[in-house]
Amino acid sequence: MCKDYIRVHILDVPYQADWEYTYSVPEELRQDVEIGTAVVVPFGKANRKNTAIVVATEAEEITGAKPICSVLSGYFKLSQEMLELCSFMKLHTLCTFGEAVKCIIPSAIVTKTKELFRVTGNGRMPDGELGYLYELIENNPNITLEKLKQQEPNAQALIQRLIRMGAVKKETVVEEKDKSKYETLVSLCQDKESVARQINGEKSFKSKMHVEILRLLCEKGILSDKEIYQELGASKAHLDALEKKGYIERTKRELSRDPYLSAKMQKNDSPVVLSPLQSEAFESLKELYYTREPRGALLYGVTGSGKTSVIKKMIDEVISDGRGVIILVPEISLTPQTVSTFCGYYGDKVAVIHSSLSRGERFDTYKKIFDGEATIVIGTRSAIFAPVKNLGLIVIDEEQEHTYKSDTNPKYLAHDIARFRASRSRALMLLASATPSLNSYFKAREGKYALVKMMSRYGEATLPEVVITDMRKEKAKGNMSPFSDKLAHLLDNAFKNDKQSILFLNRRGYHSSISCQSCGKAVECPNCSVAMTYHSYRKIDESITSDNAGEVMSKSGILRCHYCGYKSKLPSKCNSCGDTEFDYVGFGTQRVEQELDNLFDGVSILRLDADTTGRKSSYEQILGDFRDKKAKALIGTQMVTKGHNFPQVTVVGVLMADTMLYTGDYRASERTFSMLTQVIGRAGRAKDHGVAVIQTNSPNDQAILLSAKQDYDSFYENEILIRKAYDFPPFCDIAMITLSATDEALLDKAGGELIKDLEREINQLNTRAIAYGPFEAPVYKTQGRYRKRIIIKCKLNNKLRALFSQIYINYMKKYDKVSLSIDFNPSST
DNA sequence: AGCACGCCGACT
DNA sequence: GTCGGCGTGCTC
Repeated sequence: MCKDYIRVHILDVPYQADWEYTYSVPEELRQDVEIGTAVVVPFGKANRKNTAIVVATEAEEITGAKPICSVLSGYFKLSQEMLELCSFMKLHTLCTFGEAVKCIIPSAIVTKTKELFRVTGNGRMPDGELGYLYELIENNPNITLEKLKQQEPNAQALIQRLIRMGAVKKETVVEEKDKSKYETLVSLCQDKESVARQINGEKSFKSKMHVEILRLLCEKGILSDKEIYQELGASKAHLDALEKKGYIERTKRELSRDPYLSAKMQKNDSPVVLSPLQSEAFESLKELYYTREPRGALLYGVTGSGKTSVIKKMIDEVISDGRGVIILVPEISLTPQTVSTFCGYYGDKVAVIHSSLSRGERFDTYKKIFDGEATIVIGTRSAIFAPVKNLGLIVIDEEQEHTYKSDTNPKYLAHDIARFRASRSRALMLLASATPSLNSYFKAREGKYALVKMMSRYGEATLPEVVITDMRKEKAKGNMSPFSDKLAHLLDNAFKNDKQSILFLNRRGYHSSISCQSCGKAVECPNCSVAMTYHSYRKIDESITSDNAGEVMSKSGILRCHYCGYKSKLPSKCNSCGDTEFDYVGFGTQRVEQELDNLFDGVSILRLDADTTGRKSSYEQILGDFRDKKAKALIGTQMVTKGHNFPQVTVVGVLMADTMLYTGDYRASERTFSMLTQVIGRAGRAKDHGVAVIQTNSPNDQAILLSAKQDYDSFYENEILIRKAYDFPPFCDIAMITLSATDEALLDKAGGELIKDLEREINQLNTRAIAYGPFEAPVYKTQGRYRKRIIIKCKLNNKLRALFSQIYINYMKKYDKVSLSIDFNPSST
């Protein structure tokens, strides 16, 4: 119920026009309008119909307020908490209210408005192209502008003319879709015994199929129509006939599409048993939870300490307390066993959310959670918005992973949304990691989060031996292969003893790049300012050695840009100096596969990277094959480092530990440390003594040395001092403004102006903030667009946010050819 | 974003 | 004179 005026946020408005609008409500609609409901409103000069969300049910009367058109019902009502979350996101990520709403409710629910055209029958009949269009509209009452454009490329302009003439009018239709899926259930409507007697000869049936169907129904009781069609080869006509004769009845039932049904079938409800150390951690968390205050906790447990068991026990506790749980994982496809563990353990109460759900699946899942059927939600970043009832616990597993930061609008960090929701629901936010992000650990040390440590390993898990090899020395010795002598020796041993090994490097392809022998210039992508990567598509059995690689490979294979996907053949001569000889530098996963094959004649190898996992589910298949010992070696990029457990793996090799160190990001050390710690952990799961080999050109780097000792605390102490000295997060925030345009000169002009504006405004605000730039983005040119950046180090507050918001609006208006994006604390710089 | 208004150049 | 280009400004 609402008063005569309401305040709304319109969903599809650009940022410059995104604020609360006042509308009047006709008497007869007032009882349907509540806070959080969706309404259709006329907007703009043309009174285009737009969906809007009611944010206040009373407002001051204003002159010229338009009346709302209608009220949308369904799963559209946003709670007060969710409305506030939208405003929070608008403020903190500079997105529109509508963009925030779309994070919270699946797009399948958001009703679409469609523009249709009708002939008015007024005025004279148009002729020529106008007449053709007029006829199209007259004969196709449901035709959209897109369809008209297919028939007549100039439709947009022509229709404008028809409308001005008064021959055609525009009509807006709101589609309210029921996205639920139904199945038809078939059951007998006479009693079973009587039907059984009839089909057994008491009555003669003309159709054999009818008898079959009735027999099946007698046996199974109730079946879906699909099952009958499948089982007996029957058709709809058979069922129609039987229904008409009064034997069966058909009922519709809502179907829940559940992609994780199979995991839930493998039930595993053996209770969680905790070690003394785990119990201690659990008791601390339990105590925090029962304060029933909004709390944040960091569960910091070394690899192998059994954090998952503690988390499971916590979830049990919260569920038995009658509240709901959200569990975030970095990436569903990288953690299939985590997901199936939870599904198996909690069965139907679990809903799984991730990015590759179809629209329908997303809707079903949302509904299941909204209705309170699912009380445990497990999923990636976006699952933080799940409409869980009475939320009691939010778990962010592997909380340091960069996947928790969204890189498209709204550019939120899951932790921030989690904190907001935890504070509104008086829930516990639990961050878990073996290598917490510096930000989170800093907050824990400051006392903003409770710190729960698990410092010793559970069961027989031991730390592997770690060997660091200096690749500069290997090179000096004349070893040009990707493997140091030490690693080659260890691999040989492992293969001979029928053990497995994992090799990790973070570059796919063959060589990383090729460069001109005389001038040294790398072959670059014409669209992007990056070196292209060499990919070989030849069969592995052809013998390529380090010596003849150049000759053999120039005959086949291609260069590929990893940013835009541009492909090209190997050039015959250098673009800048014309020399025809090229050097092949670095190595990628493909080259390593090749070299390994040469070195250990015919050893079985699996490769896991973006090239081999292109097809859906091939990722799990490759890992499954490796687990089943179908190969002795697994070569891969980042993907192999995530929490998989391969008990047969005794050797783990990190081929180029430096590549992450020199990315120019202030978190390079943090990431290298975290990545190495995870990889080394892979070797420590074995009962046999495991060895991890780290190959590097910087064997004295602190991140590398400390990860070898799995010494997070020392790493933290070192790194936090550096952050403080150079004023980086967590001691400040970073705002990154990216400008891009196809016109380089225009980009320079906008960038120069923007930095001056920023400096002037910052001065007036009298807050601590420094703007740097504009400078070229790490990849200056992608897909024909140039990109420049401005970085502002500051302590974010609402005044500064307002400033950024204003700048954003001003520059979007002023330079419509330059696109602008602002990212607070971006995940990569 | 759309869509208006409004003020200049090339046409019936 | 008018049709139509796209610069500027507003959206309850």
